[in-house]
Amino acid sequence: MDRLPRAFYRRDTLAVARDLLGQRLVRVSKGVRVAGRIVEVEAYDGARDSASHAHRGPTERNASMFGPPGHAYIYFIYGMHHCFNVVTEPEGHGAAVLVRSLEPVEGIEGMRARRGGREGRALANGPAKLCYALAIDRTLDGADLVEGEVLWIEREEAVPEERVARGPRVGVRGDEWAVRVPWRFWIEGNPYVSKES
DNA sequence: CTCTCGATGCGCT
DNA sequence: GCGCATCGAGAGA
Repeated sequence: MDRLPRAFYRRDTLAVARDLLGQRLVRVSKGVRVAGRIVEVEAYDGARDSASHAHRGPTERNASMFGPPGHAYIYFIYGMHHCFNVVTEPEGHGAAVLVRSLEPVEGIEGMRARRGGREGRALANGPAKLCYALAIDRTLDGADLVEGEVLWIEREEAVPEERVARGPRVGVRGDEWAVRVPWRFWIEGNPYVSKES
């Protein structure tokens, strides 16, 4: 299957977020391939977005967000979880798309083992859950999704406009505009989305 | 089903 | 010190 090319990621963050729906996130760990269909994402655009980790400019932690597009930005949160993002826009911009939920497609037994025997939608219906299911952690921060051999995204059929839902992002606090802006995208009615509404 | 709360590391002020 | 782009257990309805 074809991987999404660099040019896919080097676009407006909202367009990348919307177009990531339906695409296949692939992880190869210890020679085993695991994959899921992206069913829920959120856009974070540093320049104008107080909720983005890039809002206050580059630091050691968020360096990947300011690097070239098509790489992973992975951060550690709440002292125990990881979240996976895709870097967007031209290098230096500081924006990314958080992948929030996957519909498991390949290697489901392996996901189940890493998720303590859980099944179905519980395997990857949340940003930290999918990182456990796909064995994603900070060692993959900065990984190249276009040229790399451990993590990438393959082209699938686009989700039609009438199946794309949007709304406010989950877990964002503080600045009122950032709390309300509808930069969360998901596939309408898909049972693997973290939460409806 | 819904709600509350504790866990736990670390970057930022 | 504070607070975080979260999760899962436990309680109650």
